[in-house]
Amino acid sequence: MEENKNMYCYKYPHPSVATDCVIFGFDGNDINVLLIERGIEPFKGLWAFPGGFMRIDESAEQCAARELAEETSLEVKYMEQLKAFSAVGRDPRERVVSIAFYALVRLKDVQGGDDAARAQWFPIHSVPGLAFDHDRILREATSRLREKLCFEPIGFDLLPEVFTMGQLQRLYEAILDVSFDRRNFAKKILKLDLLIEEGNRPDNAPTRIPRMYRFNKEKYDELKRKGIKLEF
Amino acid sequence: MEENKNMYCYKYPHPSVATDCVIFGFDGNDINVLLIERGIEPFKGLWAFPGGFMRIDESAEQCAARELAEETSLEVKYMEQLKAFSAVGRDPRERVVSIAFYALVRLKDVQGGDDAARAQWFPIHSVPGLAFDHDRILREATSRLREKLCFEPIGFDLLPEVFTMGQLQRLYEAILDVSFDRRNFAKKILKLDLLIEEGNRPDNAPTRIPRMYRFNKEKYDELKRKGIKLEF
DNA sequence: ACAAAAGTGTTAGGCCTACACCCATGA
DNA sequence: TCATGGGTGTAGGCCTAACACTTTTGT
Repeated sequence: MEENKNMYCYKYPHPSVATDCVIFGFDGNDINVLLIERGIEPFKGLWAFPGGFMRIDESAEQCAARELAEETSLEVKYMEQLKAFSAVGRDPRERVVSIAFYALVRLKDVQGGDDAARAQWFPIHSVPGLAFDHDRILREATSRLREKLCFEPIGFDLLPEVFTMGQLQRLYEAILDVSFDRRNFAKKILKLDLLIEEGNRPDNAPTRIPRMYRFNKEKYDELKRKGIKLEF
Repeated sequence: MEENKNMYCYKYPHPSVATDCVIFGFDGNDINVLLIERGIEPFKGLWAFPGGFMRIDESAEQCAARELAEETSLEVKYMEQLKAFSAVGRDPRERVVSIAFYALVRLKDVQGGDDAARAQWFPIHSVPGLAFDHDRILREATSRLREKLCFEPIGFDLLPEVFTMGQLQRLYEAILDVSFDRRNFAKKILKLDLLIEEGNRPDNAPTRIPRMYRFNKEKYDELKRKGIKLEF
């Protein structure tokens, strides 16, 4: 690599590398994704995932977190890599390889950040036409989310700290696009033994007042350390 | 992007993009991976996965297939993307983002290609020290292989067309690193109803002669089209 | 002779599914 | 008063795991 008139020069052409972030949220009924309206060409006016070009001194993971924070003021604990998208024509300007990530957040966490850009949540079944190959990225991310939910209790990242069994069930139903019997669902979840009952609901509480639970993260981390695989 | 003295110049530094191929084979007892001995620095003399730099006019998938063929004469039907590796210092020469792929092949398929390069199969538990961050790539690929085997009957790509239940069981045991009861394993596999019994084993065949099976790919493809998920 | 591989069937326990009625609340 | 959401328990079916003996062949 040589520098030349403040340019970075290479013997062979190099693609650009970018990241895209698929951020999932749950509004109590539907899975939502966070999109940004593009202010510049190409695809000006269309919606796209937050993301941007990777700097030479950062990893793709760092890039994704930085771009997400810049564009949406969202700080996400953990983003997981989906995969790289590298079709030749996926960006009309130049050759861009994009490494896509996905993360789950509590919807309320981002409400304050919406002013940072034209960022907006869309229910996953009402997503508008997307820029670039982001439709495809969304499809693959959704499918990965679904698979992952069957093996790891990631759903709790989408709910408030304290939640009811009904909320949890609606979340699972929204992601997996199925419906469960209420009683069987509760039995199955409780059998995992990863929920802590929260507060002290009196025995004589009126039935309309639901039990509250929180996720037992410590216990889950311990199980994971021991390499135990759980399955929903 | 400008050309300058046959150089490709950009306003910002661009990383190189490369691919690496983790090729799994099964020798009847162990899972093996195909490695290439590096003939040049860096890491000269160490072993690494086949792979190389992506050209500007090909996708990562095309690049992986091309590099694999060039270095090992292997033609693989289908490679699946593992993920991109992008840590800043992963290549000492320059910034390289590598997109890793994995594939499963029948071991015999490659015996003729070994002369194409210093390519060699290594049992997965006797892999030598690897160049770059390929140890990590191997760990992630192995773990992905294991997960995938639980959901899709990918194991058959590693066996001959026609195989015995014992071979299939050894394969599952090698990948998942567990052991199964012979009778329960056969029941579980046969219940998937994806095996065709091959040839006509006479009823009075000596017990030492095992039944032969082949994978019913047509039926599996049909199930997959219908979106039925099977689980082992 | 012995070790290795393959054929064969049963049982008990756990898990999953389906399913009905009551109570409290808010519209 | 009606719809909604939540609390609760059981019975049947399916799957899984555990488990032993016999035959044949190669060493």
